[in-house]
Amino acid sequence: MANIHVTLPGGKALEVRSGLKIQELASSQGVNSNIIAAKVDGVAVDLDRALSQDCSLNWIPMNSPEGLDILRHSTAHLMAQAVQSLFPGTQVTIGPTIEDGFYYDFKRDKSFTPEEIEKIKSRMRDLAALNLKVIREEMARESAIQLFRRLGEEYKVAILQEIPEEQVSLYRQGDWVDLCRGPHVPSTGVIRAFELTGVAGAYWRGNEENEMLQRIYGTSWATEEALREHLTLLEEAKKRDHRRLGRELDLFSFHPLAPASPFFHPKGAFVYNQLISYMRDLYGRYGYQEVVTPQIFDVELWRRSGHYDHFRENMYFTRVEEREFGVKPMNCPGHTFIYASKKRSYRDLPLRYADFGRLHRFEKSGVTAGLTRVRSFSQDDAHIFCAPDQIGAEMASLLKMLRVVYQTFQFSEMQVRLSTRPEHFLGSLEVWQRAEESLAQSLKSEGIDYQVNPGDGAFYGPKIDFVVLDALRRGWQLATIQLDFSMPERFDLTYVTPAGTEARPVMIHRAILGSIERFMGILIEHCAGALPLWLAPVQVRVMTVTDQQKEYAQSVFEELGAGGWRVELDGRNEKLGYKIREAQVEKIPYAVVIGDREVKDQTISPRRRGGESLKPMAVRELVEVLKAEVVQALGENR
RNA sequence: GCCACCCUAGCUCAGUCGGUAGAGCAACUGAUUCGUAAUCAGUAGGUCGCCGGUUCGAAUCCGGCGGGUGGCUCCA
Repeated sequence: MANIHVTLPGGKALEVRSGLKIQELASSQGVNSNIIAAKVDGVAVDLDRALSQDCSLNWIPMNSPEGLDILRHSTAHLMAQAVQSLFPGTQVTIGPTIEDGFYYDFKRDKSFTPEEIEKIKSRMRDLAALNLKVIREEMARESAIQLFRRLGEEYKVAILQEIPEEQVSLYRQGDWVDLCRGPHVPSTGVIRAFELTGVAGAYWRGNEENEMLQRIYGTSWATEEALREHLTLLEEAKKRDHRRLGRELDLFSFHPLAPASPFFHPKGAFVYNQLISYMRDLYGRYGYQEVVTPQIFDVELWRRSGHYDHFRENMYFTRVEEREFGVKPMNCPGHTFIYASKKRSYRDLPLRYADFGRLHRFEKSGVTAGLTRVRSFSQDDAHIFCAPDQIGAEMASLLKMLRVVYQTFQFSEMQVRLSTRPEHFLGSLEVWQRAEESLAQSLKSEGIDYQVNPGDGAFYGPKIDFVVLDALRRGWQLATIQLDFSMPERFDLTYVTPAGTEARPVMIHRAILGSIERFMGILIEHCAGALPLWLAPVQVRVMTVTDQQKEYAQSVFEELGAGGWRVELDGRNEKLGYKIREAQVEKIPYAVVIGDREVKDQTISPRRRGGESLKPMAVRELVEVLKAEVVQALGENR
């Protein structure tokens, strides 16, 4: 038998007989038992694979990202095997891995009850305990189709019929078989630390028109400890869920009679308005002008803007005096009226109209969520009307502003997506190309990494979206920048060029925070409710040790208040520890303690939210500390 | 909108087999004058989401509706 040359990790070369299984090689090399697959010339394969030619070999340990991916995929198989053994007649469809876990979609008339999930889990444990060998098998596509047809697996047949390859691979464990590319763990025994985390309905192939399948979510880890850690992390994430914090910190609430529409309580409203005023300050420096526009327009406007055709499902309508009106879901059409209210010159451009107007969008009942998806909200919205050759400069300025904002809020992790021309589009290819290039160019020159989302642009122009993750790692779009050549056309907007001819301006739709509601929700989670000093509804709480210090505490309270600080006085007859705890739970940035010592020395003892006690100081010294903290956070903004 | 689950005091949650509801925290009252995350005692608080059905009797079983949660689809 011929020999082949295998290069091991670290460069060690080995001559072995052809046909040697990787598993055997591993044993002979004394590689630790923690590996669950290998890479041959960079391609992940099963340990059961036989080596047939010269190659380089790398091990995939269970605890590596690739190893975990394989483990999870195998866990999905284990689950499917358990499900089919418990519930004959249930068909398998697809079962991919996802971040930290996996799911498998089943076709079954009934959905899975919590009790059934328990049964599935314990059957999985039984099957794992049998340590069934996981065997790869290759066969012609046609034979596979016949096999799955015989098994009554219509979905697998459908999948197979769309696979281009003539040769497909199957994986068997015990009497169970699934179509799969692999690789997989060598045997079910290595699957130990898993949990089934949820059930949900999901449409076949993600299409609403298709039948609904039963999806089971799960997670799987290399060790019990890692699994527990993961589950603990999920629990922790729930604690920073903005819906919980919003109630606990008395920021906002909801009422069944106004579903998906937040009520901002005094403290929440303060934060809300503070966010707006932060943006207003920036507007002053970036050449924006704020406008105020109507809430309700004759549907004629929405017909002209295209919303009536493309956005009607998401709009609220009202009929009075035989006239139909639509409540605005966006500000843009209103802004075109201000633009068109007089003759515009190239000298006027760019015009930047900002609008914090309230928007209403009807969202289907199943899609709303806390502050992140609501039916009533406002945006830090603006529309920039400019000449086509001004797009580049506007984008640059916009991206700079965006960076300033996200730096202020310390959002460093976010995905940027450039969405390009969709299938159905307005305008010429040339204009689109230019627009897409200028967006890409702007991102590059600002040094912003981005992904291209081909075909995901708006029908009127390409866009850049900024997506951040919430506490439960769900993505939410905050900022959006869209180039629009269509609205100026529809509203017949023009400006007079230097040559005296009329030209069409371009509209840039943009929001940096996105919706104030969503931004606030994400921000609350981002800082776990501990809002930065400049945003905190209450910045300082002055508290007495006993009521002997009430008078002095009152004067400290007044002095801070007179200086414009948001301060509260806690002069209740409670122990200091109790007051400290309350301030801490309310996440107030500074607690100021006043006891006999402070009265005597005319000082105060501040304590930071994090637990750090500052040394006793004069009120004016604390003010310096506070000021420095605000400047640190906002730079020269304030 | 679709699938599943949940809804008991302001909040977090008990409530067994169907026999008309309970705790902790919060609130209120009183006592306590206290030094950096919870002082003690007492009082009050509920149309068990809403409507209907089954039953001698429903928080509990069944149906409908509303709201919420996790997904899917949508949105972007």
